[in-house]
Amino acid sequence: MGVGASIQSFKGRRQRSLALEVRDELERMILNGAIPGGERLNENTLAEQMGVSRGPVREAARSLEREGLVEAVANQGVFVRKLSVEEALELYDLRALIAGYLCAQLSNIVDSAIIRELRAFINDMDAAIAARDEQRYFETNLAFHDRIAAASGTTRAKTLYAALSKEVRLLRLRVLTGEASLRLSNAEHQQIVEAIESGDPDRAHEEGARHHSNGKKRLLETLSRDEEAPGESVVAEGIDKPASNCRMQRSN
Amino acid sequence: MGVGASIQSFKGRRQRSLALEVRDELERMILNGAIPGGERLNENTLAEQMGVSRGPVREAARSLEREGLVEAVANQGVFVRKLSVEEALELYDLRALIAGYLCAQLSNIVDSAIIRELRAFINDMDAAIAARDEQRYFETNLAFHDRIAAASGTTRAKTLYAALSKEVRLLRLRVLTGEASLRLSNAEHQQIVEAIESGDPDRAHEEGARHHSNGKKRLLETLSRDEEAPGESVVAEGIDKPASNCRMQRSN
DNA sequence: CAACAGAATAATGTTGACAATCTACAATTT
DNA sequence: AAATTGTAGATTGTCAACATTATTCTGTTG
Repeated sequence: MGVGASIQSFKGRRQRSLALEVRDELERMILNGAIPGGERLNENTLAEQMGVSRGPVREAARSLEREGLVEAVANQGVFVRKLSVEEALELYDLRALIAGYLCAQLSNIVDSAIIRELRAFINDMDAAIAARDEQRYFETNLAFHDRIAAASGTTRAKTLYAALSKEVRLLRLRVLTGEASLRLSNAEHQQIVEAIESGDPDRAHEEGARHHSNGKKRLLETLSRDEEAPGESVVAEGIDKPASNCRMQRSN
Repeated sequence: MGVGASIQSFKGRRQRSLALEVRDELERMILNGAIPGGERLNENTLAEQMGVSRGPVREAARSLEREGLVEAVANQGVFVRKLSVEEALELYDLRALIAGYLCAQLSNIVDSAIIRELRAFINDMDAAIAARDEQRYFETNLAFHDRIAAASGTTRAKTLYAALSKEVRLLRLRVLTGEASLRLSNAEHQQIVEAIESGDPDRAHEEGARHHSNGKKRLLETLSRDEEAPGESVVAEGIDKPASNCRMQRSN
């Protein structure tokens, strides 16, 4: 499936503008790693690939810029953001704060249906561990935290959490890996759900934040392990394209 | 090489695109209240007013959309966001979290120069209170918190704090008003600086967050006071234009 | 008079062309 | 050979025209 087809096929009666479609597609490509960090987004090439003109591409780029996924330089273009380790650690801190807030808010309005849903995710993640399916764990983990955010009754905190989670993925490191880490992580999920169920906002905040702080620790461990063996760094989920189908780097 | 780099970076920043120019201008107009909440941003009118074409205006709008200052509806236009009370309270919560983080980070790398600067702001605010100049207090207050953010050594938390602070202003309510409130607020500033100076991150976090939580309380008090006397609601700082010089509302 | 249909109007969505700027490479000079 | 300048190509910035969609107006009909 080509990039152009996916967007051009919607060109009939649509209520989502091309700029939005391009934005989503670009975001997907960036988070997938199809466009590596530091790479330039060539407006002409992308417009041609997606079968649209440069206008929507430029609008999409402005949108992504504010979201922190790309950086624009005047008269030079927009580049996929490259996270430094320090920036990534800061993002983990911020996400821990927001996650704590989300859990606390949810604990105030929690009902049994939500708890059941969250427990189902936890069971699914346990199953993924047993099946040694890390990709499935990864996706269910995302769904679990998204569900908490969606049910929290917040508006800005929810979108903020989503934005920070996307930004973190710029690091392109699979932090959650290995059966031991996965089991620990899911045990924390259990603690989070119990804290939310208890209806105690402080306890829910504590557990939600702690889980993400532990994530930061896991990141640090992964990084120090990579220091020792830089050759076999653990990369994130599958990359769609080799990205060299369009040469976007200006200099070598 | 050092000279060359500095020239190149200077050249890059020297030229700001029209889209950026328009973005800043629009943001100013929105935060000033020159374009009221709920109003539509008419691309043609704005482009004509600013002497540019619609392209840069649209790019600026996409930028503001991601910042939360406007909301876009497909085929209908972009509208200045109107904050509900619930959303505003959530923004105060989030800002308290981030502010606490900023203060904690700053406490880790604090030096005497920063402390002197912050104390100077506090003295200036005291002077503003004595002179009954609430506008000056308002501006210095912004500068005080911006200085903490800038000195904190963070990147994302800093921009996040700035974004949330702008978003809060969409409420168009002057919360800090009356000598008593101003004195209390500045006393909290003093506590914040002392906590930062102590080098204790937890204490700094606590004071920074508490100050903004109190801000939320002050907002609630202002709102309940407005409930009683809706006619004399306290509006924010001066509005530049009557905003009816460009009719942007579609229906009457 | 209310309700509805259709045209007129105005706004947004999109495009291709043009201008300004940057990058890369070759020619020239020292 | 190194540095510099000039030129050609590529890329971003901007614009004005066109297409599509939403709104408003108006006349008709029940």
